[in-house]
Amino acid sequence: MMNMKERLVPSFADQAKRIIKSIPRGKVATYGQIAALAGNPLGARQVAWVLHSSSRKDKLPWHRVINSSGRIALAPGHGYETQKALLMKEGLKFRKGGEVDLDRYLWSPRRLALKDR
DNA sequence: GGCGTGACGTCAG
DNA sequence: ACTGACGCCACGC
Repeated sequence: MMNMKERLVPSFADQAKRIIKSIPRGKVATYGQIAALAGNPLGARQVAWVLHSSSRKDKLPWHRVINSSGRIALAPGHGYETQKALLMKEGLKFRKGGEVDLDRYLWSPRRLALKDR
């Protein structure tokens, strides 16, 4: 039977996943940035929910998502170390305080930036 | 259809 | 720089 799961418009979660998958190696995106690109500028927490519930299942590059101050959101002992290691493996450098330089590593999606022309 | 969950963002102090 | 308070809301039960 028709199991009408399809939507006319992709769900926020689907958008967010697609965006996260397009973050290139060596770059990072913030929760708020992803939320805005997915159509909800105030949806940063929903992005966190998406990662929490789907990063494993959908093989998302979850480690490339950090908070707006350039810091890793996960707590030590709950993924912080793993995430930091993965980012360092991609060439990112951390300051003493544990943050990365967003001016340098923040991803700027070309495609959406040139949207209508 | 209400409610808890959540890896956030921002601002005041 | 750090902390607490508050706003935000999609999603799965």
